[in-house]
Amino acid sequence: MVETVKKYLNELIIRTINNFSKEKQLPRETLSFRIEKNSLADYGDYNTNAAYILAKYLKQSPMQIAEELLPYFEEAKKDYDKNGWIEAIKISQPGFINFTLNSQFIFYLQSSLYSSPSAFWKAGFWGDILKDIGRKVQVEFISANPTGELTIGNGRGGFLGLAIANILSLAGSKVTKEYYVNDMGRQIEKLGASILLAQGKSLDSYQPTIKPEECYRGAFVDNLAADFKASSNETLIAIGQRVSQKILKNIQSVISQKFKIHYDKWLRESDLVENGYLKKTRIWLKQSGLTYEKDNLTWLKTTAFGDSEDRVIDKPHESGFEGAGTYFLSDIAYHLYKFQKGGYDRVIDIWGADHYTHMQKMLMAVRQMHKDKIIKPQQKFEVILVQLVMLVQNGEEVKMSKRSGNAYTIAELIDEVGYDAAAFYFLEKPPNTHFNFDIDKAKAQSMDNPVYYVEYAGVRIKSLLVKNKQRLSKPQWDILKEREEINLAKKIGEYPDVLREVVLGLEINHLLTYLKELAAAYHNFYNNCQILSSEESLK
RNA sequence: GUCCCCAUAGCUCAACGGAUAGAGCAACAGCCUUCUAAGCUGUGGAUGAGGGUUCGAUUCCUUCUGGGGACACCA
Repeated sequence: MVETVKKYLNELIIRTINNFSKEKQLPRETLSFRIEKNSLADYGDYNTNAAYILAKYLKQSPMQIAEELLPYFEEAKKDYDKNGWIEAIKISQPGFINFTLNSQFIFYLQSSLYSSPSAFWKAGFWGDILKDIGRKVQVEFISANPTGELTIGNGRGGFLGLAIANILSLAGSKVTKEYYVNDMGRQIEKLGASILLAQGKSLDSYQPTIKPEECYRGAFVDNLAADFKASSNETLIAIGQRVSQKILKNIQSVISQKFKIHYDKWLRESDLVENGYLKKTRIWLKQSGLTYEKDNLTWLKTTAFGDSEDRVIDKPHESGFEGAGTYFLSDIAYHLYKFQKGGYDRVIDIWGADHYTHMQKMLMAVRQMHKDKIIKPQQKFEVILVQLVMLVQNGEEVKMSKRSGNAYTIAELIDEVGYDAAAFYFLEKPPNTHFNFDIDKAKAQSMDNPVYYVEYAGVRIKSLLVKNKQRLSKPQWDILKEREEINLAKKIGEYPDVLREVVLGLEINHLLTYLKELAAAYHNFYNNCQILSSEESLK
């Protein structure tokens, strides 16, 4: 079965090179040539750099190799390409081999997609992909602390995590979406203290380890404080936990209502105490000989892995902190839990770029898990860091700070610019780039936002479908003649390859780029070709 | 100070080491008697600076300049 253009060409190239190598008595080696879509139509539709790869090996010029290769291509084509889907194979300076496709091929690809979509996705196209992308995958994203509202920054990780989870499950992985809730520790105590401060109370009687100037401020905290009554003898932690539960409910409703994300699992840090994983992790690390005591603290020898300093994982157990350990320790426990209990063969975490050092430490920890064979070798761990988003308003940067409480929330943003526009805007850029989110432009729904360009194409298609009540049961691909029609068809023909590459590389922004190109091809086509008035070419 | 990310058109962003660096917006010139103007067609406009590797560099290495971020017994 032929699923994608590149796969089809790939087979032809392999056959050609094999024949070539045999006659030239070259050792059989797998060559990592590429197949690329051509940027300029003059050269044909696709190209390969196979001649360059061979040239390096044979120490001849690529152009010379390409010329030598050409008869082998023609020979292989006779045998392989019986339908004549490859119209022409040509060489161009300085050594590219170009393929021009017969439109029939594109039509064939589409009709196989069109006539039986589910079979198309399940067939060989995805079948061999699962071992690369993981059968059982966990994507953990957002995981913001329940001490404030979700910010614009969470928007980037949120939409990216959702898109990655969706696309992996489309490709056949069993995907679990998870949110990790930090419901213990100093952040929670800080929240409790903040509430009391907002109520104008003194912290003196609580003996807090938090200074007032570290506490959260602003309307958000004031609102929570307004209808909160601390009972006597309630600790700061207890107050914080009670308030954080309320905040978590709020976060959950934003996530389901605004983000439209349905998490499979919400795991709390305190769950790791209850299920014993924190304890288990302590024991494991101690047995590994990677810990030592100093200054009344327990340290992990991360310097053994190249870290600049060892890290604290445990501190004296203060009241209210029993079993908590540091964030590093509980996160190691969490990941051990993911791999052992969850049994995932791929864990993807999406974190803000401020977690860079934490990421390095966690990679070390998982490496040690592999080394000690407490998780399986095939269980993989990866982190995608998303760079922070800079919020711009009135041409100026808006500082986003949870503590001062003037953060623009993601819920407000989604309401203002619309769900699709927000998702598009975030996903359009690769995660490791910095970008400015200009509130004014997004609010004004100006044409700076390419989502309208793409959506308008969708609107046009829809309106045609509504107006054209009669649907053809079977599309007739072979009657397209106009340049715009064929361009559009070829663009559609790229889709399986694009999707495959996005699935493998998790580069969601490439999918968005493709969408923009597809929309352009459609607008172009729509503008030039009458559809409803033509009888046969209904589509 | 150490480490990470980034630098491309007036603006926001693309470009798995490949050919003439692409889109959208903005500017300019055209196209609404049509399923169609949230669109189409055309024009002008760019790789921060210097070295290196390569047949070939926006992409890899290196130095510099300029932005952002991280360097906790917070998460």
